Amino acid sequence: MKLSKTSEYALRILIYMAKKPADLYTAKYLIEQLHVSDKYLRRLMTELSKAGFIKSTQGRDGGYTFAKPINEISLYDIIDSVESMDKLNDCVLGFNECSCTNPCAMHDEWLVIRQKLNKIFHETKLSDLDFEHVLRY
Amino acid sequence: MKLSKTSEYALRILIYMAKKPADLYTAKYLIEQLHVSDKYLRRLMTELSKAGFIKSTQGRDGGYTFAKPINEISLYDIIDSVESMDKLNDCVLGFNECSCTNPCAMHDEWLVIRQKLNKIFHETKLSDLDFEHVLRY
DNA sequence: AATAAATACTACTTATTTGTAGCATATTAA
DNA sequence: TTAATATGCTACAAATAAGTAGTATTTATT
Ligand code: SF4
Ligand code: SF4
Repeated sequence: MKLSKTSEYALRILIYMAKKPADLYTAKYLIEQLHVSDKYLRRLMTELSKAGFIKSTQGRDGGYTFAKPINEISLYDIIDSVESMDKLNDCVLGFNECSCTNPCAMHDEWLVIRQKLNKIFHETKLSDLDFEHVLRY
Repeated sequence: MKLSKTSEYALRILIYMAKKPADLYTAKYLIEQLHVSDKYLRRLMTELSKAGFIKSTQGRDGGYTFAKPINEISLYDIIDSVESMDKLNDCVLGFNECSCTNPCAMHDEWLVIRQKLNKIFHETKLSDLDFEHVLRY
């Protein structure tokens, strides 16, 4: 019952960048600040670029910066881009076909949970986070 | 963002048994009904026994039956016994030390989510599930 | 044009989770 | 007391996720 490491990294990186959303960040700098393994972070940055959250500039003086306003990036979008958020909406019991007319015993309970989860992950944008009291990333 | 396979199996098995909570179920029968791999189910049953949800009777005419009333078994307890539910309460960002006086940027958002999740998983007992419309397990 | 500083790509290694096989142990009943 | 029918245990195998290494490519500065 958790996010994957990859999602954690993606969130930490983008949240860190969201503090000063107009800046350009190099991989090297992010690695130092966030203590994420070099190659893993770089691979992830490429994924996040392809997903459209950030854009990369190659070559000297290059780096990463946001590709769109951070109030348009939800936590849902971030997680969904690196591990499928469908998993959250998939059946808890691992059935691959389900409908409300063909439910299992957990249906009602799970529906409530997943609706709330979806709502909060969807509604929370990078810009909504509280950076005032932040002491760590 | 999901439960482990093992949790799924644990839930499916116990929910299936909860439909007729006084019955004795053999591993063989559960395997047939739930289409879970033989050895994996048996190993899991032993875990669930040790966790105190069910008790096993060895030997001929043996099997598994509930060790306590099903209104005392929450979904939280079940999942927590096979994969740590602590993971849910751990930091989303993978930090291993956190307190409310030392928060990160996601703190406020995540707190709301995890409180709701905890509440619903804790409050839902096996006996609360809707078996009326159940067509599958 | 050469150099420095950055990202992009491909293949490999390690760790974790999931699944399998085989044998040991326990209990009942003929 | 032996056969049948259960569960219990230990070690191994396969699949997936996480992390690492090395090389290629891009671009501004000199
Ligand atoms: S109704 Fe049951 S089978 Fe369908 S998604 Fe919900 S938990 Fe899964
Ligand atoms: S405050 Fe931040 S670091 Fe602490 S648990 Fe919440 S998300 Fe994790």
